[in-house]
Amino acid sequence: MTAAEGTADHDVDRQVVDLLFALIGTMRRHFVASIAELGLTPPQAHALRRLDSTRALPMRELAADLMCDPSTVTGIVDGLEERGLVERRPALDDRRIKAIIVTESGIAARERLHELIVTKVSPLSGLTADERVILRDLLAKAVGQPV
Amino acid sequence: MTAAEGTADHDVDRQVVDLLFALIGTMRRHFVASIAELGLTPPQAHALRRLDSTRALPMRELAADLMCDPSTVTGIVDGLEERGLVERRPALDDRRIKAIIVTESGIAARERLHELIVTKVSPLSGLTADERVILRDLLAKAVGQPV
DNA sequence: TATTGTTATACTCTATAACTATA
DNA sequence: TATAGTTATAGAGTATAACAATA
Repeated sequence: MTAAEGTADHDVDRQVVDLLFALIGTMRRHFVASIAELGLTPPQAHALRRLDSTRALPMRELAADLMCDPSTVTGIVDGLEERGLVERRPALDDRRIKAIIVTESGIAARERLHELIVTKVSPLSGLTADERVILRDLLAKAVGQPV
Repeated sequence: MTAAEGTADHDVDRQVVDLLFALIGTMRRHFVASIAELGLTPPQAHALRRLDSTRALPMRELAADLMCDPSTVTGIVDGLEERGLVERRPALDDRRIKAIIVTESGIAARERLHELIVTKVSPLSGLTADERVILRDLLAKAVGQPV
């Protein structure tokens, strides 16, 4: 490798890092603005995004998905339940476990949330269909998650 | 466009969104772990990353860069100053303005911070040089910032 | 009067530890 | 005893409003 190439690589790294931080910043701002329309706080919106309407999810698994403490999930689910978006259901075989199910209204809110994320929060609207595929493959390789 | 293509596009969008959130989550975890080595809190690290060693930056401009309130910057700069990484300098022409300069030790910490971000925080290490260029160009277009 | 930066204060989000109810 | 979830509490990070110094 020549010195010029080394410098060029370094510049690209710096640019990617700056772009990633810029991306995270703009996504956060658009996320907060978008969920205000749904009356959700950021942790509530993240939890709703993670919940699967085809499967009741124990509190503990939701905490693992959100990478936070179970005690934090209690308050988040309290808020979603007050808004009628989810319900706690004690598991039949082990009544210690409370599984979270998404209500009809919760499913609608989650769909609307995803629509807002694609159109306003994520940078997808600036890219063509082909570019989105390339971005997906690059991100999958970078994050280490096969698509 | 056929129905099959429409569905495929929708899937790609969902995948990109999931990957972006996964990316943000892993970057945050690696960021917090990396800056612990430098004895910096997340807001302190973000501020240090933003500061330019060639130009004294007024508190107010730093607040704008960090997209937060000036009152928040006071505490962040207090911490950086206690660690000897920056200094406040009243501007000569307008003594209301306190400009932030990065000390020698602050410059070293910032360089080390960038090294950690490239090698441990950002997903760059998973990509080849060619892929980094493609990612840079896609992110630049997506974020709307020409490189 | 207007502006820069600071202080006092309150709010949100989070984790830790102690608690309960089940197992 | 061990585990799922909750409660009480404390800490970090942030913004709003009132303030001092300077313009």
